[in-house]
Amino acid sequence: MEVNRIYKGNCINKLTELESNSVDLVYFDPPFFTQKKHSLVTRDESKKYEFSDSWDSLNDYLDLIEACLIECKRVLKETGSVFLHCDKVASHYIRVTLDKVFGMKNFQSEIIWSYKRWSNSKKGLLNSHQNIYFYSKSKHFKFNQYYTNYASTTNIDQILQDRKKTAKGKSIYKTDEDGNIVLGKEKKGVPLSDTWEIPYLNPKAKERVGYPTQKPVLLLKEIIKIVTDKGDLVVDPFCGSGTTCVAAKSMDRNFIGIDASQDAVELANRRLEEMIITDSALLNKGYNSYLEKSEYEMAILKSIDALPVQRNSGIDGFLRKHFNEKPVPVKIQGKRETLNDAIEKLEKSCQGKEFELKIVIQTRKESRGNRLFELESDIEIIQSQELIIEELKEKSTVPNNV
Amino acid sequence: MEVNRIYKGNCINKLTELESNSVDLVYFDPPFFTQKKHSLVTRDESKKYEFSDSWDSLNDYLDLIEACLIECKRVLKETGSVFLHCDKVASHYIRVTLDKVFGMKNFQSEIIWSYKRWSNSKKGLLNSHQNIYFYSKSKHFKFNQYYTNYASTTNIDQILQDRKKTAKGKSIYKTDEDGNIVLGKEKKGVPLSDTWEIPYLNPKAKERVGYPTQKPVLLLKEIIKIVTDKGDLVVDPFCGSGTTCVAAKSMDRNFIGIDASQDAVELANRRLEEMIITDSALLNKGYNSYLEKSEYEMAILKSIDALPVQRNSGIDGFLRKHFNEKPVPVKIQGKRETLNDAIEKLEKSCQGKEFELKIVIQTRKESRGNRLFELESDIEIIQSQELIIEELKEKSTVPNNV
DNA sequence: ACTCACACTGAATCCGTAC
DNA sequence: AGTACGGATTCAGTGTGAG
Repeated sequence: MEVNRIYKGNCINKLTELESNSVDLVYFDPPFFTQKKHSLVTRDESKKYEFSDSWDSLNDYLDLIEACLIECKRVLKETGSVFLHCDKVASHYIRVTLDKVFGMKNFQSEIIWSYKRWSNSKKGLLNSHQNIYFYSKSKHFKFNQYYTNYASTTNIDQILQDRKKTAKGKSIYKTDEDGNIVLGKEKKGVPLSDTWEIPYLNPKAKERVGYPTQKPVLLLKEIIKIVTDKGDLVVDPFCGSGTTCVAAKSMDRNFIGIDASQDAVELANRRLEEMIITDSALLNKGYNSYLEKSEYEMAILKSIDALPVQRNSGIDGFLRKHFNEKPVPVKIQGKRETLNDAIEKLEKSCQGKEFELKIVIQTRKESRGNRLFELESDIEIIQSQELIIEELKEKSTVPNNV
Repeated sequence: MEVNRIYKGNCINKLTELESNSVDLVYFDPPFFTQKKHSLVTRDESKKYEFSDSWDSLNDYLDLIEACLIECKRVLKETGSVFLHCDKVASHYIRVTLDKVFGMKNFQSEIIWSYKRWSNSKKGLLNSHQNIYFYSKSKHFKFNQYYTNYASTTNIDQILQDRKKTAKGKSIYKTDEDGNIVLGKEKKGVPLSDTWEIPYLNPKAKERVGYPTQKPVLLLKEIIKIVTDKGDLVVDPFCGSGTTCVAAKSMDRNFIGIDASQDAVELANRRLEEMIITDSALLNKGYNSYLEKSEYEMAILKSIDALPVQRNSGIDGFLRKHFNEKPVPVKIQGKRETLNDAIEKLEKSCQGKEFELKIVIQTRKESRGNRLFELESDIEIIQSQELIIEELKEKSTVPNNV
């Protein structure tokens, strides 16, 4: 079976065609058991999408889920994981099935996806979260630990200083013989929590393509990030409008999507071609940023008050304030680019446009020979602060004449 | 059975003594299916509290839960509700039991109690929520709807304007015959959500009594608030250290507590006399009251791969990588600080700690006279990229000899 | 394969104290 | 007086190694 394609067909049949132990992540998002027929029209009302989630009984529904899960387990590598996203009405029954297929021991986390939502008139609490169950195939599952910032209540001594135990078992800050503070080892921050606050798709967002139960790309990117690496294979057996595939493609993972509906397959393919990812103000400001441009580049642009632009290899952003009534393009030297590459790319993107100031931000050290080249261009080169700090460190390491 | 008392005894036996249709709220917090023994000593080490979560099998455990729940249902009024607090490992089985006893129709909400918590060495996501299931005895359950503030991203028009449906079923803003906007009726805010962020009972809180698994009073107060009125009866069949009773008493509700352990009953009675409820800054003001850094400062820290740190005016963050095996503190010159202020603050915060490198990031231009001062300190000063760009602009504006 | 006891983790936050 | 900061405590914690 070819990767990076979306297949129309029955989920179990298509999964059967997949080789055993070949998949790194299955995102499993079955049609909800609500006994209702879903449908939605696109904004221009030209097309209607439909799927049926009206099984005769809960048991039939669960039998189908179980059969799918068994196939999912077969295709997963030993290091692979499944993320099952389900609706609140049947989630507990589905989890019982998960225990049956994967084993209670392989339950890793219940992820709570919480979001703010428009109120409804329901009596009771406003429903504003969904549950995602994370099971691994074995205890050797792949997991990319990543770290978030400390809480605002955490004080710095806590982070900085080492501790020791007194004879009485009290834990106190460590001091050396002279009574000086002993500093602790490198800290990484706080491990990612199992509750994720990610904005629900804004009803007007570009990303919205008129298909029921669409998930935000950011949610899928987060999942893909923690349990797969580049080049790994992600499978979504109920791919619907293809959000998982869009997320996987944007992160250089391979993907296979399956859906029973021809409409869904066509829609997903169109999305993959267009690759629209919401870039709304809300998402930018979000508690965490889960953006396409690397977070590092985004941070640099933000720190110089520049607006990021997407999908232009020569320009990463523009300063928000014009200079001499002209925009100021900014290019950040990429990880795999030489400084000259970066300059040339920016030059190329600027051709035919009259800018008064063009900026390249250098992110890596370069031999002097190459750097002379920069004089031929009117581009201004400034060093990234990280680079400046690197040089500071080198200077401090080689003792100067004090 | 007398109210406002705590009874020692088996949960089912004691519930049997209670009259049918007499209770407004049952807070049901059974031992979890953790298969572990929990013990904790009081701070003065005078008393050790223990209980065991060991069960022969999941079925035994669920049988016990079911028997208790049947009694709970009997004692509840038609307008009454049960809140069942359970753990991540067995929550789905418990909910299946709840469906069996109370009926799927009477499921009202899954409440997520989320919190920040100190971390540990777990592979995977950091566990930071617990689940509470809210089932009512009938559809006539009592519910005190209350409202929270709108999210900051909410469009003001959405709050103010009324809506109507078009012939095609789309929801649009309502206008009168002249096309003027029709303002809607008074809005109350957003109904209370089903995800509650309430701080975990802190290791240093005075509220702590040394009983394992003690809950914050605030969590119980929230539950009591939404489904009972003054004078109503609250029952906790596994009351432990008596948090529910303390919360109920503080809100003028009647209560009955039941626990099998004599130690727990005595402890709960003592708490009821003393009524210590922690009054924390975090509970009162929320996390926002601690937040000090702007997005701009956060972006600078991210761009140099530094961990942001709050609650210290002299240090804004640390480089993630140590230098000469020592942390590297970073201070960003504040909007209202001179460069000297910034340097002095950093110096002060570094007192007694041996750093190999200290960095101040200068964000504003300063007259030369002041800048000479920096030579007295071993702090390295680097200019923010924004500042470098400002200087570039000035250089470009004043024509040089080309 | 399992269980169990033991050692170890590490940040959140209330409180006390110094300014 | 109010604010700022330093200190210690906790594990509905987890991982590990012996039996």
